[in-house]
Amino acid sequence: MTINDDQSMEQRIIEAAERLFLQKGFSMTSTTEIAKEAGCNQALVHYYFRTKDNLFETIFTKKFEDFFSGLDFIDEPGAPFETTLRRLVEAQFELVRRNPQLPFLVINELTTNPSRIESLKQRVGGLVEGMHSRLGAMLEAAIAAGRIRPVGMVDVLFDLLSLNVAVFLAAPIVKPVLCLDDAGYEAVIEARKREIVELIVRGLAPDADRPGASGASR
Amino acid sequence: MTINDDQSMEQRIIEAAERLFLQKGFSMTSTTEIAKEAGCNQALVHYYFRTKDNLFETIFTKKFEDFFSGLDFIDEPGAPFETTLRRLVEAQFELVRRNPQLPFLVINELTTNPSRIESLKQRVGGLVEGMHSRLGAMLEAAIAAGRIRPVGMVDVLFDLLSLNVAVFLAAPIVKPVLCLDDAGYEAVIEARKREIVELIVRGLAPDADRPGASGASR
DNA sequence: ATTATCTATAGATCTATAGATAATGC
DNA sequence: ATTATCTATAGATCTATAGATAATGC
Repeated sequence: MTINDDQSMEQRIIEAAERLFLQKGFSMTSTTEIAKEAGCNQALVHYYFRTKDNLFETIFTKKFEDFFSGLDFIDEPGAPFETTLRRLVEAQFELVRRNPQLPFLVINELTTNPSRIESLKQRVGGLVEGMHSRLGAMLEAAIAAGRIRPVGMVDVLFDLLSLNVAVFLAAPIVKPVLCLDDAGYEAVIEARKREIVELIVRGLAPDADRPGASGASR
Repeated sequence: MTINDDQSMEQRIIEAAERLFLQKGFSMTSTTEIAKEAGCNQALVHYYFRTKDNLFETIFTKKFEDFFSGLDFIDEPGAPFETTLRRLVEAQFELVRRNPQLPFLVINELTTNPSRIESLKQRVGGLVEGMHSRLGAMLEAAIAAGRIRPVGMVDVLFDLLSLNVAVFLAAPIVKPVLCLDDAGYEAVIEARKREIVELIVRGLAPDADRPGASGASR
């Protein structure tokens, strides 16, 4: 009864590893450190997961799937398209906000160890496909109806994710440069959310002098 | 005369280290590897730079300064503001394009080792200040003249850098997912450049129904 | 008996330095 | 004589496993 026993040690190892991997990435985290954080012996980490790589892969794909299944692009038929787009951007922003360290981990790991992408592709490949077709259909319809300007799906995804992810990726740089504490950076995050929505909604709006244009038309 | 001798070994070590650090980050690169890539003995790396950290810091701050001094925000008095903005975004995009691996290194290093930011702040602090005030003045003027909508400087910087950096950060993820080779990804990069300019120019445009609005007015 | 946990350790790095040898500058 | 380069190695990790002991399930 030294530490809380309502969680299995295996679970505690997973959670400790998750924290550390998210903070520092794979290579900077040692199994010794994970064991210490979980409150057990280093050998136990290997007893449950055999290799550090196994443990990482388990956590990485789980986080990734969780995140991806949160990504969604749903057109609300009744509402004006600007509202739909606004909600969509906000929802994605909040999704990233709930996993603020994930972008760093993903970029870090896939840049330094490209082989990992294969196992990922197999597991989240399906999700990507589904999203792909739904967003594609939605975009096509919106463009045809003149509710947004003509733009490719890859570009829209890039626009959204670039803007939404960057605030969180940049935190370790911007916070000290602007001398902000956590609360101060929260304010920056809130401001970004508003600005990103604004930029996207205006930036994707159709030309004003085209038929069926100027947003709110259904 | 084994290998080309027109470069000092010290220089070759720096360049080898630069390549490797940019590819894999600090912790994943060993001095042994650097020596091998430079074509010398591992001890020589320490002879010239004493510690791996010294070598890294040398390279890191140099790259950072080079990059930052390239960042600039100049208003061309004669041209319509849309043109100025367009050129500005394109120039920044090309700057990142010339250093496509730098964003990864910066994020990776400052996230995992926050202490490094202090030495950076001292060295590039001045550049940041200068840029800050110039961009600030330019924005204020543009907003007052109704050439862009009211928006804070931090947000504009975030908008630009988020979009411009993301294409390069995402390369290791997007390339395999879309099954693209180098040439294929070059096409994506070019497309992004156009789309980013479009999104920014439209997204920062002032409201159409306000005095002095609709872009091209000087 | 099986499963969970620990101690101890082998083997592989990796950084940094000491000390030997080769090259260069005067 | 000084500077550049090498060989060799100490000391610190770190991962993974073997083997001992404790806890648990039947």
